[in-house]
Amino acid sequence: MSDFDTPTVRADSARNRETVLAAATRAFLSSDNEPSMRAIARDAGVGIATVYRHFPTKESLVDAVYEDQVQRLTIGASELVAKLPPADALRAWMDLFGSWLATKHGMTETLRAMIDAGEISLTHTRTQLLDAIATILNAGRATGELRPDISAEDMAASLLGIFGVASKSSKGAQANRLLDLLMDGMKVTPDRRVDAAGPGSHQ
Amino acid sequence: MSDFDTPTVRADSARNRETVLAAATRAFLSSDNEPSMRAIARDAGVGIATVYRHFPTKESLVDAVYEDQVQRLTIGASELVAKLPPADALRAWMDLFGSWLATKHGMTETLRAMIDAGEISLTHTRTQLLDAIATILNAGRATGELRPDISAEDMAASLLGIFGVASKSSKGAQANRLLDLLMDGMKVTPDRRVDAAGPGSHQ
DNA sequence: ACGGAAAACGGAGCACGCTCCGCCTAACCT
DNA sequence: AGGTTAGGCGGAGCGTGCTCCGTTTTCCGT
Repeated sequence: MSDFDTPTVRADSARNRETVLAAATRAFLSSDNEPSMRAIARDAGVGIATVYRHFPTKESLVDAVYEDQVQRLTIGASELVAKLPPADALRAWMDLFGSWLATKHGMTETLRAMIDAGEISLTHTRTQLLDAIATILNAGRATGELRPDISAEDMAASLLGIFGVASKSSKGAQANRLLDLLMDGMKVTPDRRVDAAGPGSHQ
Repeated sequence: MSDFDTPTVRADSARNRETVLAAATRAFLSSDNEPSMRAIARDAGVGIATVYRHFPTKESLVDAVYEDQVQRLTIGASELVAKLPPADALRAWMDLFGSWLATKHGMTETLRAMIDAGEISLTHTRTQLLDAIATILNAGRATGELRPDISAEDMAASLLGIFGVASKSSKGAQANRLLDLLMDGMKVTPDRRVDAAGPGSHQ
């Protein structure tokens, strides 16, 4: 309750920030090729400088949109787990994750650049994503529906791998097949019990 | 001796190509930050379009300069091996390689981009470079001065690693230490014999 | 309620890589 | 030697990410 509670955030500033973020999200989602900062500014109805004031580089804009979307995915995980059996929730969330990634190839180029250009605040979003997955995985462990030896990291890696390979331009069918395969592996069925120390027939 | 011998290469074209290449080399060598294509064109005394006609992208220009320089390095290796003991020749060539790389950080950014942007005609220059190293390494094997179990690929990887880490802005001392360390490992001395099947105390 | 300061605004402008196009010149052919 | 033509030439111009700066808006103290 100190003075720091009101660092004098001007109303127009906050409003514009949100407007730009919304426009950017829209632009990234609907674009075939990467939208320019000018296009986003025009779409938001603000000047280019305003965009840059709130997001000093294009990468930071992409990052902000990305993080925002990740947060929505996190909420989605909670909702799915609340109303579906864990296995179904996981499969549904995979689609959520996939369509999110797929419709978002408008920024993959910049994202790619950010990733191997070194550090990206990916650590944070990554944590959120892993938490979302863990939420579903833990529910599955509790009911015994899902094998307990696969971590959220494993899951995330598998999904990124699958969509990285199979999401290029209308390979949705392949992605679905791979996701089903992954789900098959995740399910604990009567004829296949999975515990910490398995029979070890291989590996 | 068919018509193909004279594909009608215009004199001005060939002349300009060389002029641009020379100007580009000069620019890359002496620049702190990457020179622009315009700057290179101005420096060469030609129009920007002429630069682009001979080198359709900046990357291709960088590649051309790079390859040209690599060829000079190759020649340098032969010369060193002809007049120095293999170990000294190797160490001297390392410096050659290093100063070449160091003075050339005017293009490292573009090079980096080319490398992880996928394919680069690096294969060719790479081969030449490896041949140059192999020349020295083979001489060392013949005299027994250098351990025979390190390939040219190993050597190249080590050097690139060292200069990649230690060549950033006046870390010459560190680079030298690492190079000496590498050389120490390469030398076959009385107290340390190296052959195909070593004592295997570790690994 | 209002006036002034502080901060956000818009857009002109910069340098970049790269392209398009009208002129010009080098190389062939009689 | 002179004419014709293919091709090279220069530079204006496009779209990009990003910055500078004069103008406008919001907020706070009176």
